[in-house]
Amino acid sequence: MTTLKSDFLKIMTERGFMHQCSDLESLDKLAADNRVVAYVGYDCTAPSLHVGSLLSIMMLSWLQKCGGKPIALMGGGTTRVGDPSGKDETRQLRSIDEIEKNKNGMKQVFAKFLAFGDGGTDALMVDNAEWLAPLNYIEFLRDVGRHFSVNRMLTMDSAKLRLDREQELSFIEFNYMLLQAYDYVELARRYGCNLQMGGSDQWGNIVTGIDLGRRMGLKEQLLALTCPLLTTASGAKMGKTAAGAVWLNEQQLSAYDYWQFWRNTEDADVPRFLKLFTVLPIDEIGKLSALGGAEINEAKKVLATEATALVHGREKAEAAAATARKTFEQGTLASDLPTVEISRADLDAGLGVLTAFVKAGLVASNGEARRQIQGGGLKVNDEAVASDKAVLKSSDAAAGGVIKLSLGKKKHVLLKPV
RNA sequence: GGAGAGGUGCCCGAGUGGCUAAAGGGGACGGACUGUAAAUCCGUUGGCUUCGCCUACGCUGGUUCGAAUCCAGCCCUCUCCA
Repeated sequence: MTTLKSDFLKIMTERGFMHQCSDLESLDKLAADNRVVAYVGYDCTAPSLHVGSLLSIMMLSWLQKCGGKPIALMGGGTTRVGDPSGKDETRQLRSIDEIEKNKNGMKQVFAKFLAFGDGGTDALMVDNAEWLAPLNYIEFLRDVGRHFSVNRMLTMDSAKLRLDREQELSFIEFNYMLLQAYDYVELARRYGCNLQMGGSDQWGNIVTGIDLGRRMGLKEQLLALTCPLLTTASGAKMGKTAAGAVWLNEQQLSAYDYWQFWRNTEDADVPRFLKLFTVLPIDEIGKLSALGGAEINEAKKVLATEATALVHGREKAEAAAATARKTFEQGTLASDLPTVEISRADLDAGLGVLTAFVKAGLVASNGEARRQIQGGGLKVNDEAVASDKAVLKSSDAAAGGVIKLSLGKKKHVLLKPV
């Protein structure tokens, strides 16, 4: 392997972002000259981004720090079609309204990682609906469609997977690849974009775009850079918890819960995650990674706080760390645990435990609460609930006027009478 | 359009008239052990006003004392043929 000259690629390699690159030497040269304009595309299928997208957001962020120009492409147009890559089932089509709403939620996240503006290395946010929506079918077929070979498209992973498993691949999805390829060309023309990054599952789509660029007569060589698809050391997909996806927007997931997500990282993942999801210097990460046994918990706390600081800000990250310290290490009541308000009148009248836990959102139904009580999983003010007939009263409110409800050892909610 | 196969709980998958809220596995959650880790072991895994009731095996009807299981029609998926 050649020695890298650019800071950007050095960081990418050293921190584990690098998976595949179409032309490492050219990219290194561009990056060293600060001439990289890179984009990553994001689906607008959900109201927020989640940790699955974090890797590519970090790449954009590093690029900007190293003197490149990042573009966050919102798939306002492509989401109306649906990417079949890595999905073994047809995606549900989203309504246009929903897509717009989702787009707005995602913007908040990018603002945390990238500096936007009109200057040289300022980040841009564009929506591919801008050029995809007004497309004329006949023209598109003549200008773009003729450069695609169906024979070759069928051999690409995204289509092959479905075909091999004999699952339906609808025509609309089959077209996704053309649209993404066209995006790349359009961004190259409009903004001089010369690099597309993404997860390794995007490789096929990206190189198809490179190919299209050449066929459509772009002068500059387009490049591809992908990062590995992330799984935990035990093979599970990243970013799913009991409650669902790990969202980056605070409305979907509180800073405290986000901190907890990282705090609960498996030992084996700690060094890797420190490199990918924090901006700590490598030698510091080296020291933290050297910690063994129970000491690795210190590294996990650093990981949690640093990762949370990137998304929610330093202050909230420290607050989450403090809350966790009080709750888990000192066993005291932290008043800023997630809190649910209940009416004082209800409480005075006597609130059934089952209802209380359902209201707190710790369990989905009375039945589940009953089962958890049988298994010894529910606690009120750190005392196991003995019977499903137990009733909470105002006198249960501890110091601070709140009642602490817990599911298992890790999930706590405060009930606050108002 | 013709011939066949199939649609079961979060997922995979057994079940072919009562013993079925539905085997088994995965996942998830809880407990034990720990370090808010992993691995392991144990438990739980439809809802409710829970010694009972209600809703559930693609949809709608039917047969039967009784249906996920039998019959009819419809919808959807897959395979082969045209």
